[in-house]
Amino acid sequence: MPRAVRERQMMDAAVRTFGRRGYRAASMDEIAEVAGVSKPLVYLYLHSKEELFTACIRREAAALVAAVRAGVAGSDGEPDLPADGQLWAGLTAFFTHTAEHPDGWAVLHQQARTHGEPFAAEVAAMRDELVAFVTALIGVAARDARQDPAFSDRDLSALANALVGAAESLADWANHTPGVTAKEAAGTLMNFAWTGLGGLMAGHRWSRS
Amino acid sequence: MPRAVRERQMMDAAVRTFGRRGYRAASMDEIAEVAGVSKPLVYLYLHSKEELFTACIRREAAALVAAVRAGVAGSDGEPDLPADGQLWAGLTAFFTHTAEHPDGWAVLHQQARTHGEPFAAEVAAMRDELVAFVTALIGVAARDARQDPAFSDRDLSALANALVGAAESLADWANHTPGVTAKEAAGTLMNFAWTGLGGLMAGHRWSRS
Amino acid sequence: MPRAVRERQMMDAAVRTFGRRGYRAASMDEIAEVAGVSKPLVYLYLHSKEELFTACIRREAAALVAAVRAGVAGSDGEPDLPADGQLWAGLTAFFTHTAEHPDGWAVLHQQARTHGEPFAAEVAAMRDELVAFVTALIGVAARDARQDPAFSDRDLSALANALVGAAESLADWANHTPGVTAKEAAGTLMNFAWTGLGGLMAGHRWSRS
Amino acid sequence: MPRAVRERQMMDAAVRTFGRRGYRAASMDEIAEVAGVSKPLVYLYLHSKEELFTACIRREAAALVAAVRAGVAGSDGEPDLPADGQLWAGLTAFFTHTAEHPDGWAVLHQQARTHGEPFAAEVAAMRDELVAFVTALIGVAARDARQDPAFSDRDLSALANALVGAAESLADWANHTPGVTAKEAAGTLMNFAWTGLGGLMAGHRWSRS
DNA sequence: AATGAATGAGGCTTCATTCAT
DNA sequence: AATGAATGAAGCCTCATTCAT
Repeated sequence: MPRAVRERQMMDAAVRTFGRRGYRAASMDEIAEVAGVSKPLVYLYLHSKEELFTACIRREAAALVAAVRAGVAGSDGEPDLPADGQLWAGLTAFFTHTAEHPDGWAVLHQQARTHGEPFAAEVAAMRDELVAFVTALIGVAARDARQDPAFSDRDLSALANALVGAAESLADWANHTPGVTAKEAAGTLMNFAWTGLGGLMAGHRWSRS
Repeated sequence: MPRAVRERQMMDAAVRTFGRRGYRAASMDEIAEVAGVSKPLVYLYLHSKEELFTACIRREAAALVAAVRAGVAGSDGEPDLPADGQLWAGLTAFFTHTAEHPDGWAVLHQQARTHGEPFAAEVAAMRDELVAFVTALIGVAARDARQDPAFSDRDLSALANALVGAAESLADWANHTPGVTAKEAAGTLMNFAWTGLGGLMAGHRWSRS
Repeated sequence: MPRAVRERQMMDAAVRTFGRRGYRAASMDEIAEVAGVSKPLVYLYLHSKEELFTACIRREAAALVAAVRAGVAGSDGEPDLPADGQLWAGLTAFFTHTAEHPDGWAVLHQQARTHGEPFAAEVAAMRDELVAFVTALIGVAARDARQDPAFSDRDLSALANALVGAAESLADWANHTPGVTAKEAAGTLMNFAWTGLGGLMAGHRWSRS
Repeated sequence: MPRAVRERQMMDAAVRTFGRRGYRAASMDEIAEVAGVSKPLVYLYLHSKEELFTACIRREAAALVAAVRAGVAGSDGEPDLPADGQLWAGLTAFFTHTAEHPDGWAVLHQQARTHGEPFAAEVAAMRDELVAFVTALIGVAARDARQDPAFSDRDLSALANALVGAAESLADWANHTPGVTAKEAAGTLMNFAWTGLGGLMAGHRWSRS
C-alpha cells in the first residue's frame, strides 16, 4: 500500500484517538491498532507522538480554516457579500464542519489547548486567524456606522473574542444536543450577535442602574 | 498538624499541579512534593489520583459558584436586583474569581473537560448550574417583554450557552492579556449581550438579505 | 533494607553485567534481576543507565587507583621507597587488584573506552593519573642518571604510555591464562622494563643496521 | 554495478560505522545509508549484522597482518633481516597501518574485543599471530644469547604479550596525539624494548632491593 | 500523624530482519 | 541487480500504588 494512503489512515486514527482520549491518555499502541498497522510503521512515517499530534493539529486546523474560507467566499473565490452575510456564511460553515468532524474539533478545541506550549501555540495561531477575520468584519460594520463613542482596537478584539468563544461553546452544545443543526446554531448566534452589534453601533450601552 | 490543614495543603498543591500540567502529566510525586508531604500521606487522606482530581474539581467548582452567588446576592443573602443588575454582578464576580484563581479555573475549564467521563460530568454539572442561572435571568426579561415571536426553552438555553461560552472565552482572554480587569471584561460582555438581548426582546431578528 | 546497602548491591550487579555484556548489551532488566531488586528501584536510586554506568566507572576507577596508591605507600601513608621499589609495589598492587576484580577491570579497560565520550573521558582521567605516576617515577630515574641525550617530556610520556599499555595487556593475559600470579606478571614486566629503562638511562639506543 | 564493488562499499561503510559507534550502537540503517544502498541489499550480500561484523573483523585483521608481513619481508617475499631489523620493520608497518586505517583499527582493538565470544575469538586469532611472530623473534635472540637463566616458553610468551600490548597502547596514543609519526612511535618502542631485551639476554634481572 | 522502601504495569521508541515486486 | 513497505521483539523509563514501621 502506498505511503500516502497509509499516512492518511494513521492520521485519521490519531485524530480519532487523540480527540477521544486526550494526548496523554492516547497510546501509540491504540493509534496503530485503530489504523490497522504495526507501531513501528507509525514511527517510520510520523516519527514520534509529539510530531504526530502536531501533524494532527495542523491538518485539522487547516481543514477548519479552509471550510470557513470556502463558506465565506463567493463562487469566484472572492468574498462578495456584505459583512453580515459573510458572518452568517462563516458561522454556518464553521458549525457544519465541527459537526461533521467532531474528533478533529475535539483535538483542536479541547486537547491541543490543554497540553502545553508546543501544541497550544499551534492552535492559537489558527484561532487568531478566525478572531482576526471576525475583528475585520465588525470593524467594517463599526466604520460604516462611524458614531460616538468609537471602538478602540482592543474593544473590537474583545468583542471578537467573545463572539468566537460563543461560537465554540455553541459548537460543543450542538455536538452534544441531539437534533441541533448547523443552521440553527448559526441562526441563534447571528440573531443575538448582529442585533447586539447593531445596538452597539447605534450607540447603545449598558450602564449600572 | 491537624488533618484539615494538611488536606488543604494537598488540595492546593494538587489544583496547582493539575492546572498547570494536566491530569495525566501531573504525577502524585510532584503533588506530594509541592504539598511538602510524603506520598503515602496523600494516599492516606485522598485515596487515589482519581479521587483527588475529583475532589479538586468539586472544591473549585463550589468556590466558583459560591463566588458568583455571593456577587449576585444582596446583603441579606437574597438577590434583590433587577435581571440586568444580577447579570452584571454575576459576571463581575465570575471574572474576578477566575482571575484570582487561575489554576482552579484551568482545572475546571481545561483539564476536567478533557479527561473522560467521570470528570467531565462533574464539571458539566457546575456549568449547567451557571447556564440555568443565566437562562432564568433572560427568561425573566423575555417574560417581561412578552412579545412575538416568543422564545422556546431551547432558544433560551442556546442563548444562555452562547453567553456562558463567551464569558469563558473572555476569562481566558483576560487571564492571558496583561492589564485587563474583571470590570472591563464584564463591561464588554454586558454591553454586547444586554444590548443584543434587548433587541431580541424587542422583536428584532437577523435574516438573510 | 537501608538504601546504602541496596545501592551497593545494584552497583555490584551493574559492574558485573556491564563488564561481561558491554554497555549496550547489558539490559537494565538483567541488572535489576542480578541485583535481586525490581527495575524501578534501580531507577529510583541510580536515575538512568548512563548515570549508572558512569557511577560504576567512577567507583571502579577510584578503587583501582586507591589499591595502587595503598600498594606504593609505606606504613605511614607516604611512599618511602626508591623509584624502582615504588614501581614494583605499584605493579604488584595493580595486577592483584585487576585479578581480584575482573569485572571491574573489564568495565574500565574494555567497556568504558568503547562507548563514547562521556564514558571514555571518565576513564581517561583515571588512566592519566596512572600514566602521570609512572612518568614521575621514570622522570626521577632519568634525572638521577642525568646523561646525554636527555629525555624530553614527550619521550617520557610516550615511554610511560608504553609501560602502562604493557601492564594493561599483561593484566588481560594474566586474567585469561590459568595459574599466572600477580607477582609473576609484575616480575615479568619489571625485569623487562627496569632493565630497558636502565639501559636507556645509560645512554643505550637502538638504531637501524 | 558489479557485486564485488557493491560489497566493498558496504564493508567500508560498516567498518566506519562499527569503528565509530560500536557494534550495538551501529544500526544496519545507518550502514546502508553510509554505503548508499538499500537495506535489503546489505542483507542480500552480507546476510546478517553478525556476519557483517565478522566479515569486517576478518578483512581488517587480514589487512593488518598483511601490512606487517609486507613490512617485514624483503623484496623476494622472504624476511632476510636480523631479528631486530624485522621487529623494527614490523612495528613501523604496524603503526603506519593503524594510523592510516583508524576505523579498522578501532574495530579490531576496541569493538571486536568487547562484544562477546564470536567476535573476540576472531580478533584473538589475529593477535595470537602477531604475538607468535614476536615470540619467535625474541626466541631467536634468546637462543643466540643462550645464557643463564634461560627463558621458558611462558616467559617468552609473557614478554611478547607485554610488547604487543605496549605497541597497541602506543598506536592509540599516536592516533590521538597530533604530530606523532609512525616512525617516532616505532622508535620509542624499539629503543625501550630492544634495550630491555638486550639486558635480559645478557642476564640482567631486577630484584627487590 | 507520618514516611522510607519497594514494585506491577504500561508507555515511547528503536532495531534487525523479511516480503513482494 | 535492487528496493519500498512492513513488523516482532525488546529496551529505557515513569507512574500509581502499597507495606512495614
